[in-house]
Amino acid sequence: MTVTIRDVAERAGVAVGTVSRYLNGYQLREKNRVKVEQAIQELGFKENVIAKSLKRNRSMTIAVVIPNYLTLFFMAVTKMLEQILEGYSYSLLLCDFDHDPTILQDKLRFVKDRFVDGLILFPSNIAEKNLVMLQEFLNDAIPVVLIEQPLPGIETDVIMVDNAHASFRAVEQLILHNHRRIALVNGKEEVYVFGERLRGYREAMRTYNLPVDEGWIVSEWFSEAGEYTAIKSLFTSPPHPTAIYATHLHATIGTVMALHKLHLRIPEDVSLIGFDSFDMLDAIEPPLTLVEQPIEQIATDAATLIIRRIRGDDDDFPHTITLNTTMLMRDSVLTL
Amino acid sequence: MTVTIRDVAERAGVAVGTVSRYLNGYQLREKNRVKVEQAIQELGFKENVIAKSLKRNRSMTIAVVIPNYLTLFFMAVTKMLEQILEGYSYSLLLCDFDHDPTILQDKLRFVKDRFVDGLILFPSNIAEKNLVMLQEFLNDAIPVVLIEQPLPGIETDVIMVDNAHASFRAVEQLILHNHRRIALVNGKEEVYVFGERLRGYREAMRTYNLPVDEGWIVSEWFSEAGEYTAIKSLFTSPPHPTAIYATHLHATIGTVMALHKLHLRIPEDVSLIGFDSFDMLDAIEPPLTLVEQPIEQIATDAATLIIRRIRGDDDDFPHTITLNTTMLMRDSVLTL
DNA sequence: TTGTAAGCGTTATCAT
DNA sequence: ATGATAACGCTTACAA
Repeated sequence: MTVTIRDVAERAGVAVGTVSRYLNGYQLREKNRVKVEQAIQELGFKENVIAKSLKRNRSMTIAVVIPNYLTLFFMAVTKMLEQILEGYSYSLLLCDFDHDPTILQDKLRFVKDRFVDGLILFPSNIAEKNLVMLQEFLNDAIPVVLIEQPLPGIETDVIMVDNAHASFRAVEQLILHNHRRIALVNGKEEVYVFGERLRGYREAMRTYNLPVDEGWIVSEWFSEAGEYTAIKSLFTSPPHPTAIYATHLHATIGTVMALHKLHLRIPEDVSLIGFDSFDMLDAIEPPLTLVEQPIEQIATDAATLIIRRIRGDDDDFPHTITLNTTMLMRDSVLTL
Repeated sequence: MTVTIRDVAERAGVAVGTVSRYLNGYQLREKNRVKVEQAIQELGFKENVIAKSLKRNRSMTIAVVIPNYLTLFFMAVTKMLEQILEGYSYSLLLCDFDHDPTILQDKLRFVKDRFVDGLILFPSNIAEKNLVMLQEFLNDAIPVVLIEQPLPGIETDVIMVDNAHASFRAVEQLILHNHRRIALVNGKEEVYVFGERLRGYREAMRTYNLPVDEGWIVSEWFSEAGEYTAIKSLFTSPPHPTAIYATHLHATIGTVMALHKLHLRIPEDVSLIGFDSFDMLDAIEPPLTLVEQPIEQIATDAATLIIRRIRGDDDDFPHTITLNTTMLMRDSVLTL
């Protein structure tokens, strides 16, 4: 039923080794090359990736483990990763761990048992046991590339953006437009990137000698329905903030909705800088000024690096690449 | 380095076959069972999925091919699929084809060459060559389960929701609240589900003897920036619609934003029923009345069915399961 | 450059 | 119930 390398060899009148070599890009005597190619054509031969994997001890699969399938940033990077890595004949074994260290542990175990050739991980929320497991990957010489953040005690490659600096520049932008009372709508601070984004906010305020009212710092998920209340409270007792910096996509949408409900116009009543740029934001009026992450670059760097590591090129190991965000300047910031 | 079934056998003082049988759940003599378990423990043996795959001619991988990673509905179903299928020790080989038949063709080829044991496909936009390729899967006895829609000439299992009926009920709901002028914000009609949703709208209007102004039917993606203009035009020359039915998540968000920009209140000025329920909608005031798809059920049915097919249970083949949507009644519909 | 054959880690057949 | 052994489809020395 299935046609193997042996069938091809027989048909072409050469040895199996010759066919194998042909398939792996070795030079054949011209006459043999033609015969092999013809036999492959005629028999409709497809090489068996699994047999190859067993023999070469490579699964040609890379695990991509992300905190949540429903977060567009993660999926946008994954989309690029898939595109690039498929070009190198790698499959992705994608896993969602729901920001849960216990599930993460399962997934890491799962992918390790599937003999993945490398691991690309977006860490998010991590427990000690996860670190131990990650170290196991490294000890077994399975390359690990972290995206978004380093991990304590894990010596490996990291691709990240400078979140603190991104925040600094966003807040600075507001300050340069003469805003002094700037609120922050952030994610949970325990998550590394949100801690960094908060830090950048504080640094900018400090640099420009602006006081920070702790009441201006909101860090709830709007899905927990607390965000509207929190944003509302920003505007109950004067002096109100004149600008808001929202540090992720959901926060951005939530803030827009909350301001709408409060009958506050953007930017006439409140200026806004949001984070991440996805097409659903295009529906918002006015076009928002946004911090954009270099999604393609993140994916390209991660893919390139893991391929290099898999191929045994450990030249610059461990390598941390810190990328810059860009500001998409549009119409949601008013000069006071 | 790697410990194999042979090492275990040796350590336990039994034959490799015995260990293999143990691993596959066969009964062992009590004494041997203990010895084998002990040996496995002591050596830290992990079975090699790849060798197993080669021998059994099963990759323990199921392809899940979806039109776009950035559409929450697809990812929500995928999330559930992963959860369920991992319970059966299957990996997912996930692919995004960007609603592009040519890319789809590549992906189908790719997953077929990886010897997946089954295929779960959300068809979306399909070309003739894709149908041929799908037939190849079926001819090679690789089970295919379609989600969202059947495909002409492809005799296989389908899990879908009754989109026309969902629309009918949503529009009927508006009509029962005394709305007569109801606009539709839909996706491109060439896509099966949007064709169906449009059909349900027309049927409801016809059933209640209401005229349909073709100008009320909008079918652009808001990301193409046309939606705002389209929705605005609904309200330029009277008589205006008093209600809008938006048939997908992006349309729902886009409509809310457009109404906001037009200073039209929900539901005082315009009633709205949206489609799909994701947490970003929680930020919207008032809580929207929504059509909800049974995401868990879709995933469960698809997973169960493909597992059954892989196991050779073809009892009811081909089987089409049509699920019902539910209406989440909230505060965005006003009784006139 | 090519042929031969061993072996990757399993499963499964056939005896016992 | 278990042991011995031949595959599964491929890669890779080693020899020629």
